[in-house]
Amino acid sequence: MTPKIESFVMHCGEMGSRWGFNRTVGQMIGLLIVSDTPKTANELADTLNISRGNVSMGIKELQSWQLIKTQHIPGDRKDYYAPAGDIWDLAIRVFEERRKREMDPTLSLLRSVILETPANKQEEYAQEKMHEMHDLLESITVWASELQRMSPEKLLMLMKLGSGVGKVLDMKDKFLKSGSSD
Amino acid sequence: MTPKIESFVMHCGEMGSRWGFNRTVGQMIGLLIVSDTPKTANELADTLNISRGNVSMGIKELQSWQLIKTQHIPGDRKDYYAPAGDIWDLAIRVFEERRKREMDPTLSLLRSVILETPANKQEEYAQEKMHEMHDLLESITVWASELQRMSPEKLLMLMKLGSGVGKVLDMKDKFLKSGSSD
DNA sequence: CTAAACTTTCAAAAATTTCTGAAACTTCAA
DNA sequence: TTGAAGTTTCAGAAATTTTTGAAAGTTTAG
Repeated sequence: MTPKIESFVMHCGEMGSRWGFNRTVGQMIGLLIVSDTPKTANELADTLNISRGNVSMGIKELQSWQLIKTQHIPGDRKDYYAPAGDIWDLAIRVFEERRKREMDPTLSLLRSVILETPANKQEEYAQEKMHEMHDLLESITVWASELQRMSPEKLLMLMKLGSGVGKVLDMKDKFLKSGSSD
Repeated sequence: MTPKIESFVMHCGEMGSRWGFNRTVGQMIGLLIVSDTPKTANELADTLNISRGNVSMGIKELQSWQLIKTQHIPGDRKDYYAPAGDIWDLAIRVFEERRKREMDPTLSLLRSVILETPANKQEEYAQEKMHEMHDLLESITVWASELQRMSPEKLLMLMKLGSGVGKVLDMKDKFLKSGSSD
């Protein structure tokens, strides 16, 4: 690893836990992203100076996130690993996987709690708040899944539009009022 | 705490680390959200069965996230704590604070690395990837900050529109082509 | 079938994070 | 100025997460 590549890979390790994995998993995906050729598990272990067993668990973790794919070289028994798509694909997968882990369990708990009848004023207030939280999480979930169905180009277009989207929304209203359908 | 409230608060504790804080901080904000009156640090410690010192650190943490505000009751020296806004405000603050912690450091590292001249083919490829990553993170950052400037009503409208936003984008193009200005 | 080449598993060690509680600190009424 | 009521700090204990490495497992060529 050259110094530039190393500083990027080590940074991915430090950020790993904030991004939802652990240090070595962060280093592994960082290294795979900037590598121009697929790498074997042993190469990862040697390059990153971590144990072979740790690499094996890291690979499993990255596969569960769908961030890497396995490749084979004819006449070679080893598994070679590479990122499962371009930067956009990876970002979208991390985003989606985190949404699942960070919001779905809460959504399901909230759903079950707000179904019950409040036993007193205090619970009534609590359930009201839980209801607000539920509605917000649900809106975000629906929105996220719809955004994911959009092509990267359209998404980029939307992002580049930025707050200008507010103006477009106003425009849509005007447009619809003057006779068009959905 | 009634059983329903307790199950919500304990859930917030379990999710705490996924949301970016630790268990007791998660429980604390959960409890404050569903409480119809502000709570003192001692009440939090007693209700959650955690040490007074831990509550003090948790309060500092929640203040650094700007998720709670301090209130006073006339003739009472104690500090009373309550959520710093409604569910939307809290969600927006968590989102923003996490963006800062999870993306800004990486953006700054990438910026410095891609400025340097690649020393060989391998580094050229790596820096290309880092450039892509940089551009994506920067687009997201700009977009997030613009979304934050929108009112909750407009944001909700945008979210409810869902993937229909694609159609609106197309419409905007048509509209602009037929003679209107930005 | 056997052995070589490779991968996975998992118990225990190491590292890290969280939590406690006693001591120090702050503030204010009297 | 004093002391009661309150808050914060922080070193060490407890809990949790990560990492190692040796043993077990798998696959395939011969």
